[in-house]
This record gives sequence, structure tokens and C-alpha cells, in this order.
Amino acid sequence: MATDSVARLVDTGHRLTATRRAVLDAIARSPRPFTIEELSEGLPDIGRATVFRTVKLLHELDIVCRLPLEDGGVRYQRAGSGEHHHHLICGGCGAVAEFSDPALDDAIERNAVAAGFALDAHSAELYGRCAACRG
Amino acid sequence: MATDSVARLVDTGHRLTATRRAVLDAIARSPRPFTIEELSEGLPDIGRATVFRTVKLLHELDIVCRLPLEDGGVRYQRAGSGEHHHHLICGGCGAVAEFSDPALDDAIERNAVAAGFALDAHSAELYGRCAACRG
DNA sequence: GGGGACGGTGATACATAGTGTCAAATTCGC
DNA sequence: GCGAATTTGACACTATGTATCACCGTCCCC
Repeated sequence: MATDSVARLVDTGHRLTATRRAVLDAIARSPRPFTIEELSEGLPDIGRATVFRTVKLLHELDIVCRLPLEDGGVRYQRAGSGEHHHHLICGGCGAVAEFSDPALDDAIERNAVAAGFALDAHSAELYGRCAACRG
Repeated sequence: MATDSVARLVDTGHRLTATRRAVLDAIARSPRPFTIEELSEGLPDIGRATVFRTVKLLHELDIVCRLPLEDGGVRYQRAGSGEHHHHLICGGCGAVAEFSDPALDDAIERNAVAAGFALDAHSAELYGRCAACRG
């Protein structure tokens, strides 16, 4: 299930501990984007600080994505792919769709160049209602 | 100076108080994006909660912009125009450039439609180094 | 397979960003 | 100037995340 996540952990020089396995499993089982608090509740034997640390690490390894919500809150989600992508977040059910679009990235790059910036990174989140939540 | 900000406050049914004037002045004087804490330090006679409330109100009225930083922090800045725009944030000096680009907004809208989403809002922040900070 | 170095963990305290409550003060329309 | 309604300040509280530090588990080498 999370074999490639495990590989990525080990390949980057991190240890594969029982704790990290448990966090990865809990994330894999989560059907929808989760908060750290929710994840931590499902892992009562693991300290809250460790859950934060582990998710932070997984985020740095592109194993989970950070989802800034419209209201300022944050949720996390297993990354569908390791590839660069953006998110569409449904304000109704909380569902998240990933997409990537070279035209969007081009437009971003073009604007950075026009302003004389060397671009390091960017984020783009779209907020709306998914097909199921309109009706 | 902040005459149109004042007008927008009053036109939307809010009161123009000495406190709000002081906050608007402090924002107008700020040469670069600020945190609430910094703003609050410069306004020792005004309660911290009031500074938060006032900035939140000014944000809703598009008088100030909220700048999510790459590290997860947040700063605020007087909005250059009331128009929809995006930000380029320099990781070196903290400078912020605003830009708007219909092509970028089109690409965003197109992706939302393709995924079956009705788009409510979106955010796009670009992180890099400004011309002055390279070199 | 045993031992030690080092990375990982848990508990706790702390930091930061922001909100809820409520009595007192201020503003605005008359 | 008066009264109703909004705004304010103080304070407590929530949410999200980080620092510290003693202890523990993993991995590597022999």
C-alpha cells in the first residue's frame, strides 16, 4: 500500500519506525482530507508532537499535501502523485480534486518574469462546489 | 491619504472611529507588509483584539490584502487597488508585487469547469526573489 | 548477536494567530 | 444633547504548531 512512501522515507536517509508506519497507515486509511487533530485522535498511543513532526516530514517528501482552506484552516491529504499539481477544494463536502495544467504554470512563470522575479515556488488553490454538491 | 478607505468604510455602514483611523494611518505608514503583532506594537493604546478585528474588517472591504507566506506565516498589506489581483512575494526582502492576468484567471476557471466545479474563489501566490535581491 | 551512536519519540511547556464574551465607552442620527 | 446601536478593551480561550530534553529504538559494525 504505502510501499513507495516507505521507500521514499528510507531513500532520503530517514528511519522506518513503527510510529511512522502507524501514521502512514492511518493516512492511507483516511477517506478524506484530515486535520492533524483528527489523525492524532485515531492514534492515541502516539504523541501529538510526533504526529505533527511526522506529517511535516511526509509533506517535505511530497507524500502528503497541505491544503490551505478558504477559511484559513488547514487540512492534509495523501498526495495522489509525487508530481506538481494544484487543488480544487469543495466547500460543501470537503472533497479535493487534484489537477495539473502546464498553461496555468506557464501563466504564473510569465508573470514572475515580467515582474523581474526569479520564481522559487508557487501555490494555487481553487475553492468552489463539486458536481455532487451542486444540485 | 486614506480618504477612499474611509469612504468605503462609511459606505458599507460601518462607523468611522478614532481607533479605526489610527489603524488605517498605521497601515498607510507601513512601508512593507506587516504582521498584526507588529501593527499592534505600533498602536499601544489599542487593544490587540481590536487590531485583529479591524484588519479583518479592512480585509473584507478589500482595503488590505492577506499574504500567506511560504513558511505558513501570514502578513498583511494595504491593497494597491480594489481590483482582483495576485501576489509575487520576495523571499529575500519581503517585498510584494501585485499583478493581475486574465490569462491566469482563465486557466484557473477552465480547470474548475473541466473538473465539474462551480468556482467561488481562488488564490495564487508566487514565491521568489525580486530583481534587487538577485545579483 | 551484542553494543554503541544517533535519530526518533513522548511529555510538557511554550509560541503564534486568531476568536468569544461582556461591560463600558463612543459614534451617529435626530 | 440624547438615545440606540456599534465599537472597544481586557481577558480568557481555541487552534495549530514548535522547542526542549530525557529516554528509547534502529541500524551498523564488529
